[in-house]
Amino acid sequence: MNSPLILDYPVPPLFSFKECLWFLNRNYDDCMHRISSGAITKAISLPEGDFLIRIAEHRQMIRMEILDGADIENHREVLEQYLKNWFDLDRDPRPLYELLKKDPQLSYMVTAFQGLRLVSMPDLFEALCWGITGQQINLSFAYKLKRRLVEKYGRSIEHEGNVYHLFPKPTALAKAGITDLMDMQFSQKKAEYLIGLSKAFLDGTISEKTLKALPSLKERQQVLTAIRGIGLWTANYALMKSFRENSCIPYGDVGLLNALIAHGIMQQKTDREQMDHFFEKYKGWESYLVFYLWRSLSQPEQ
DNA sequence: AGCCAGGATCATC
DNA sequence: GATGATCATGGC
Repeated sequence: MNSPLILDYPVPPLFSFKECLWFLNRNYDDCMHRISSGAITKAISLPEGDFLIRIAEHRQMIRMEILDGADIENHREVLEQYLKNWFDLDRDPRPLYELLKKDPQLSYMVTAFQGLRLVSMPDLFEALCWGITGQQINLSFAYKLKRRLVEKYGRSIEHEGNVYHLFPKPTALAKAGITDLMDMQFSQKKAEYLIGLSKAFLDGTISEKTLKALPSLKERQQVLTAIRGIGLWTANYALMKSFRENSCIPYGDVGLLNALIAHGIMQQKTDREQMDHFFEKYKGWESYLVFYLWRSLSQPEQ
């Protein structure tokens, strides 16, 4: 094929590609991207078509190479927008850092995690499926389940001997049978949830467009939690990761609770009032704080 | 070996 | 509206 299209984007202030890459390259085997020698390669599906993109840092720029895809030249803008959404590049984290500096237990994060952005999962359906998959199981197992699902029901792009997966579409997943997913070791309920969610996307019960059009976070949470298998945790997780909503607290999240206990901020796991009280100080930055707290879990002693 | 995992639902009180 | 059982299996 032709030489790839290259888009350079200036590194925004207080952005660390290394930190973001670190997050994507934690100790899990995530089938949705591949990281090697400082670059991340990922297949993405947009209304304009499927593309294979590679992101790396290059001379003070964030460089995106479009390795595969049709009519690339005419899709510069949407591809650049994807990049900006994925790494939340337009965010100015300084207000968060000012709040963190006032917090004795968390002020270290400003330097320790400086430049980390809330790495998103732009596809709402994917974020919801991933949330359901990860309910109440350890992450290692959850990533295994995701891989099985993706390899069976998703399309993929091959490039230089590697396979890059696209997350399955609702149409593909809606055709799956409960037992098909159970054979992959999904529980029966999760199989039902995933197939039900796929059908809800197909019949228009839910769509990214209508959900985004709702005026408040609360209404978006209500629409999502009305779907079987989606509780407040999953709704908040998906809204945080997909829409990059600012004020999503995934109540009940084991990782979040463990992080708050490890920092001496909470003592018991069940005290929602105490949790709300803590987050009061971080109005508008709740999601980011959660993300940073998750980040703290993977690093011993800060 | 046994408890816990980036929860949600349903029954029951 | 609050609690308890249930889910399925891996990881440590």
